[in-house]
Amino acid sequence: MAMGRPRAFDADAALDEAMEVFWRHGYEGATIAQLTDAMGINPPSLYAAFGSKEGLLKAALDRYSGRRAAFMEDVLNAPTARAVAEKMLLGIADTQTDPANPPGCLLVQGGLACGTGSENVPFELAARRAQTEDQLRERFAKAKADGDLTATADPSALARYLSAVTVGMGVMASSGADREALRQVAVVSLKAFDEQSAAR
Amino acid sequence: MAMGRPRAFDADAALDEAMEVFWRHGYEGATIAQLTDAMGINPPSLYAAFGSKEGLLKAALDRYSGRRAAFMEDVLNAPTARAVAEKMLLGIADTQTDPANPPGCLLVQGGLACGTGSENVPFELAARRAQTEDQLRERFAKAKADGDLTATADPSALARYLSAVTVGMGVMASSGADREALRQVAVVSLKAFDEQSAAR
DNA sequence: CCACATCTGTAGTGAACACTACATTTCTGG
DNA sequence: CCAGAAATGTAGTGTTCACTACAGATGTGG
Repeated sequence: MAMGRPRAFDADAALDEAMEVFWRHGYEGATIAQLTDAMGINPPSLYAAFGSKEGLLKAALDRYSGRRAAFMEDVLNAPTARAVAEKMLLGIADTQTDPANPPGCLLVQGGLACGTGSENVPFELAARRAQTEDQLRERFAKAKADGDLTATADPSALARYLSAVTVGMGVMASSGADREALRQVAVVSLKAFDEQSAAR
Repeated sequence: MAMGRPRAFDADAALDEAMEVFWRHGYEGATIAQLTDAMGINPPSLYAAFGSKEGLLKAALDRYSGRRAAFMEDVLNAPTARAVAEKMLLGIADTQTDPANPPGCLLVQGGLACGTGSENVPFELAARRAQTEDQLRERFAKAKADGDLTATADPSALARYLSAVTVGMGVMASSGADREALRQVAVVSLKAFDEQSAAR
């Protein structure tokens, strides 16, 4: 029953380009013209494949999450809560200043506040940031059960704290902070873990 | 030689309303129609008084800084580096969840990434965030000279760290974190100061 | 009270926006 | 090899955007 003309572009490669545009200009600052230009396609192809500008963003966010999955797995597999935090913060310092990408974090740069009609976008980004925080919370709860964190430690507060620091680092990166500056922030942040980590 | 018809609206009150619109929707998400509506004036009055949308933003930012000046002075006058950090972080937790304002910080919500033609906006916001960081750096340098911080402490890194945490808290507030959650972040953050504060 | 400077409201301006109609092309199943 | 299904390129669509021309209103200095 006929399958139709096949897509002439690589959707994943196109998404990578779209991701970069959203990353650099934010959701509202990115225009369809910029996106189609970067993706090397025409508007009808974009809409046929992704439905809308917001659909394209979500697809780009999925791809962003995919890229990060390996990193997060590595982080969460670190042996102690303190090691988790260290891997997370120093890793973030590096990735957010990786010259291969726009500086900062797409989940922050994408848009914290949007105009009428795009109110979903900040929600969507916040939900995805919350996923990372949840992973950290669970990891720290386990660390507490393991006796790796002291009995008075609050896994939820620690996860929130780590999440806040990483977001803050992302904003600093996007406004020009270099890798060394972010590493300094990471090093200071880690001191907050010393007290509640079990002696080793 | 004739002074012309006097302005019929209170520029400061109008700026407060404009500030709120920018705060809630970001620079690009805020439309002139929303701004004039909130300010209770018509576009020609806006342009006569502030020159452009970007000029209006700068005026609103000036007013925002003014509002914060008293708070920052209080923070910087705290007796020790640790007390400065505590006042800063707990104060920020409160102001960023003050129901009288949109959640978060205008200097972050205003726009981290913007479209072509508004590239100045992120720069402008970053420059104003850097002012606070500079104030903190100077205050911590003084604390080190006073012997209030240990000889190995790095005032610049501490200021950057505090700046990163406050920005992170602002983003969390804007995505729905309540006051108690931000205070938890503040409390954890403060632990990073313990080690490098002189015993008392 | 008059000349003039400035503000105000109405009603637009051109440009840029997200999105799409349509004719054409390129494939697959039978 | 043909009928149908889906993607493509061209060239728009209506809407919304930041911004403004203009005429009338309202004040001050002389």
